[in-house]
Amino acid sequence: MSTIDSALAREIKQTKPFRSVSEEAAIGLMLTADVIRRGFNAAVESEGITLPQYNVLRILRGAGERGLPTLEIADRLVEHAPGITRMIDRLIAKKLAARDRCAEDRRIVYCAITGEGRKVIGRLDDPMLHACRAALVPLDRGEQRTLMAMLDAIRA
Amino acid sequence: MSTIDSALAREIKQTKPFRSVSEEAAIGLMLTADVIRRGFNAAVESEGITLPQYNVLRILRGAGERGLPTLEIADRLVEHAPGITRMIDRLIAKKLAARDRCAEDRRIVYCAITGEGRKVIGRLDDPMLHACRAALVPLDRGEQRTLMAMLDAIRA
DNA sequence: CAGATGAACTTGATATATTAATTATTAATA
DNA sequence: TATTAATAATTAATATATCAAGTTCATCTG
Repeated sequence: MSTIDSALAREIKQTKPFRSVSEEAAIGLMLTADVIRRGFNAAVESEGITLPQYNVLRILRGAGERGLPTLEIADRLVEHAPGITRMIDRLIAKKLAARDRCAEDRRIVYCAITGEGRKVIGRLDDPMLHACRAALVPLDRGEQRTLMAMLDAIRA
Repeated sequence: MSTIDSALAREIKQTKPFRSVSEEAAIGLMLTADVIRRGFNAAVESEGITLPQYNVLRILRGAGERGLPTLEIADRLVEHAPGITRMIDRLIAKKLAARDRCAEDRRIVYCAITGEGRKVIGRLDDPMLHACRAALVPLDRGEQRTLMAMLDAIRA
């Protein structure tokens, strides 16, 4: 039952053993997420955008023609508004997104994806799916479902 | 077997279903890691440091009296050198770390934790362990081991 | 032993994350 | 209706991540 000499402990060259299974699992979770993030980053950089930018574009693609208010995008990304404002700035600079102030309530600014933006993320659909599959190859379908259930439980 | 209406899909207000279990598991992994990261951040902020700063201090505490060369720290964090240099700058500004250029090979800079730094992370040992346990409460011990094994497999 | 090579950092520039403080508008209320 | 409160965004400030370039120093080669 000891966690003194786990694969993870060696991986991060830890001198002291983990004090509990929970600690090891929590750290393993973050390291694994980083590995997957790197794979995603590698996939999107071929189109000259970053992963957060890709995530924003995907949300905008899933929205209607008019797009979404800035804060609604922030909500869906579980992120803070200031970051979104500047990310949209950069997407606009690349002509991948556009802003449109709402006439009925002038506090609101709708952000929408452009045709060019649709093309860019369209070209990334397959590479991104492939990156997910490549990352999870070590687990069979049933294990992947078990993993998902456990992750859902942690977040619940 | 469909992933059309999973908890995750609702959680991120996704309009289209996931195209594969892998995609859903990979995204779930990153969201879950974020949840845990927030818990860790909340724990360390009571001592006025950030999570990356905490990680560096922990590595330095695990090293000998002399500390570690800058790049060795970067290696253990799976991080890039530039970030470490500047992070050490800030830890030194807070008097939690110190630098010492090696006399034998003047390219090398040893970074070490100070007494004050030891006190700070010492006060965080229990809160951090508690954060791990709180995050993983939904899973029993056996499930946590299963999760760890799957994460190890993905990173391998 | 002079010059090339490589190692160990450091610096600069851009993108992101996060908190706090501001601006512009709209809604509520005294 | 004149204020005040609440919304929706943006701006400012600090920390981090990452890539590219530059610096200092050690070592290897001819």
